[in-house]
Amino acid sequence: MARQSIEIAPGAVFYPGYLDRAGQEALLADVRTAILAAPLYHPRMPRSGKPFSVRMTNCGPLGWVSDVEGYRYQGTHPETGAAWPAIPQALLAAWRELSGFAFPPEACLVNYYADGTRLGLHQDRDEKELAAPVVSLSLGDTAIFRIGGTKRQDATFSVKLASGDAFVFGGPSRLAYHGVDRVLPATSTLLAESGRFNLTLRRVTAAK
DNA sequence: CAGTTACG
DNA sequence: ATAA
Repeated sequence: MARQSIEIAPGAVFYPGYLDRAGQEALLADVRTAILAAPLYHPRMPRSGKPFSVRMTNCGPLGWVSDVEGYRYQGTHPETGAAWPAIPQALLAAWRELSGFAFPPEACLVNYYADGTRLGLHQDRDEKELAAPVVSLSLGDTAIFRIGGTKRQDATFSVKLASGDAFVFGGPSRLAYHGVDRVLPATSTLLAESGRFNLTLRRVTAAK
C-alpha cells in the first residue's frame, strides 16, 4: 500500500494519517493494556533528579529509563521490577512497513503528554544500532513537535503531529535533535482524557 | 544527558 | 534563540 509521505529533512519522513481511526483505536487499546502491566511513571533527570513532565513506560525486551544515575536501557520497570510487556503486533507491523530494517525493534518507549507537558530538545543516542531508524506514532491531541539537525546549534523548525501520524528518523536524521514544545488541548477525540501518547520503536542492540 | 529559568 |  503506497503511503503519503513528506521528507522533512534527509531521512526524516512524516506520514500524516498513517493510521485511520479504527487503527488508532485498536492501537490505543493495546497501549491501555500495556499500561496496566507497566504503569506510567515520571522519569528523573540524571544528576539533578528533576522529574520529567512527560510520563513514560515501555514495551519490549528493553525499555529506556532515566534516573539520577543516567540514561540506559533495561529489561524491567524501574518501579515495579516486572519485565516490560511485549510490543503489540500492530506496532511490529508498523515497524516492518516504515523502518526498512530487517531486524525487529527491541524497545517501544510509551510517552504520555498531559496538557502542559513539554519535552526539551534532545537526541535519541542511547542505542547501539544507529543504522536502524526510530519510528514514532502519535495518538490523541496534536503536538507541536520541533526538529533540528545533528548539532544542538542547528536551525530547528516545528511540525504538528496529529493522532494517527507517523514519523521516521533515519539516515542522516537518525541523531537529529527533536522535542515537543507543547500539546494542543482538545484537538482529538481519541482519548477519553486530554493529552497525547507517543510511541517510539527502537532497535537497541547491534543487529546480527 | 530528554529540565528550568532568565534573557533577548 | 541562547545560556547558565
